[in-house]
Amino acid sequence: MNSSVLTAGAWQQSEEAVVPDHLCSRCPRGRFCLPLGLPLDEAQRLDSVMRIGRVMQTKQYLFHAGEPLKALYAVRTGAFKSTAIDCDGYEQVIGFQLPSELIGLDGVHAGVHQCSVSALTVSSVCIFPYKALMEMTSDVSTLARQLMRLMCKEINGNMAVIGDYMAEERLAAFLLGLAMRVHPRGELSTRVVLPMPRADIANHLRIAGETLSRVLARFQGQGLIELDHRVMHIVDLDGLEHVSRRVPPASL
Amino acid sequence: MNSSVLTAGAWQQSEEAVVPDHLCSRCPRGRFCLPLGLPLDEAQRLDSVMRIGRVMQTKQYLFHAGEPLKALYAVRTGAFKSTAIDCDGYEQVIGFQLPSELIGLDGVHAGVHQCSVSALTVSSVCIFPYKALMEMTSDVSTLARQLMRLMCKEINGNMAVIGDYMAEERLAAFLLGLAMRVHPRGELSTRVVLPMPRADIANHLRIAGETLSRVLARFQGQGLIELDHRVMHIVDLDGLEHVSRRVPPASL
DNA sequence: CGCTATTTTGAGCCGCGTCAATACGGGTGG
DNA sequence: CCACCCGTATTGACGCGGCTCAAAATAGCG
Repeated sequence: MNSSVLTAGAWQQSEEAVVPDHLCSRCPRGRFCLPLGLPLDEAQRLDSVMRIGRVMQTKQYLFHAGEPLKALYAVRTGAFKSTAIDCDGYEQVIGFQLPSELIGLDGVHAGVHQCSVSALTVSSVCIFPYKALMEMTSDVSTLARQLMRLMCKEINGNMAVIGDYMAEERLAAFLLGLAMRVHPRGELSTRVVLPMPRADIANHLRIAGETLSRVLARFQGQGLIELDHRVMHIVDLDGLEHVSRRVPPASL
Repeated sequence: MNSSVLTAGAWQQSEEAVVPDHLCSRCPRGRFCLPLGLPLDEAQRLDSVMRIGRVMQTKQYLFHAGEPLKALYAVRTGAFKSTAIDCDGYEQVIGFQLPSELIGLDGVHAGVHQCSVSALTVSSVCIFPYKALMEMTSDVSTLARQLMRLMCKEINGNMAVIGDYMAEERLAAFLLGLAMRVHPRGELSTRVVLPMPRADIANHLRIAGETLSRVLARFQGQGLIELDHRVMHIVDLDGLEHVSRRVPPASL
């Protein structure tokens, strides 16, 4: 039932996986996480609000759809997927969250989570209790704007996935998107470990698992990527980008 | 080149097409337009900002993509379509605007219009110069919130169209959506005049024109609707809703 | 009344989903 | 350490929805 330690370890591809201390203002990822763009004094106010969450096991849920929004979360290590139930009771993978990315914005509008979020590997998060966060935003307008931006980003990101592109375009865009997110907002990385099973990718891209498998094979045949189970190497970056050219960047 | 007066007349299906005066605070549609939810005194401040636009001819542009955002517009009479150019230079119909609906929100984020908007028939609009509007919002927080709501609505509305539904579901949802919008936020109307050519509908729903034609024919064969050129009667409302059941409501 | 734009109808093809069978791994118990 | 098992991933066969190409039928307009 649990994934092996090895798998989890493999996903921690960044050497700085261990954050030196537990303060936003000194977090090496802060540059690209919630504190993005905040002046130092405001970032320090985040420290007093933030809490470190307990380590989460594979398949463990951070929260379920329908629960009231208690906090926003930032991924420290590991990876998550967020899922919703469609009108036919079928599970839909809305998206994946990698280290430094924010979780929980889906609950801001209604005050209730629209998605369930669960860990794909052994993972950990930073916790920002929502109430305290909102009290900060009332007099820290930079933070309020940052939250707005992140919400818009989330919306845009989803837009890219649902457009009527073909399987190849969708998949190429997805792989490139992952590669760009591995090093938080740094350079695109050529080596990416996919933290999620094929079925989740297929569901998220709204293509059949078999189609995913075939397109992946085709990409390898064309020399665009090399793939060994969950480890991907991007061989022909330009080629991959060309395939995905019709899909909007979905980044911000 | 111009559409006939008859066509334009046919589209003015509401008897109250002529607005008694030129004030938001006394506009019969104000209940469902920009002033929605505003207390009377704030609605009256809108009056001083609003201007009446000149009558627009079919195919005439309200603004083009790339132009700076100068004003928001509310449709008084007629109908509009908004279009964008995709990365291959191909035109994409983003949406349609009916009387009482707002135009121009696409330019708020960047200060520059993302879409071009043109009249589908002889039409007219109310003009709200953006600068003046923003000056109002700074001390009329209700208006600010109303604008936010409208933006979210726009986003949600678009989401519904791009999902991976099949042609039947998309089309049924589109027709129902139109029927609900004809009488500004009143009851769904059984008789709807489609103000746009088939090609625009097809483009907007991202299906081929031929497919649109065929599905329309099928709907008639199934007794869901009756269609005479651009005049549609919804015969079996429940049936139509059933076909579209997988598509989210897209309304607010 | 002819001309052109729009809409409908028909034939054929292709992408992708479904069903089904097979291969691969990682984990367990002997 | 190996046999076994089950969940994940790949590969093949086939059908259907919807797109494309092509042509016929209307409708709007001069």
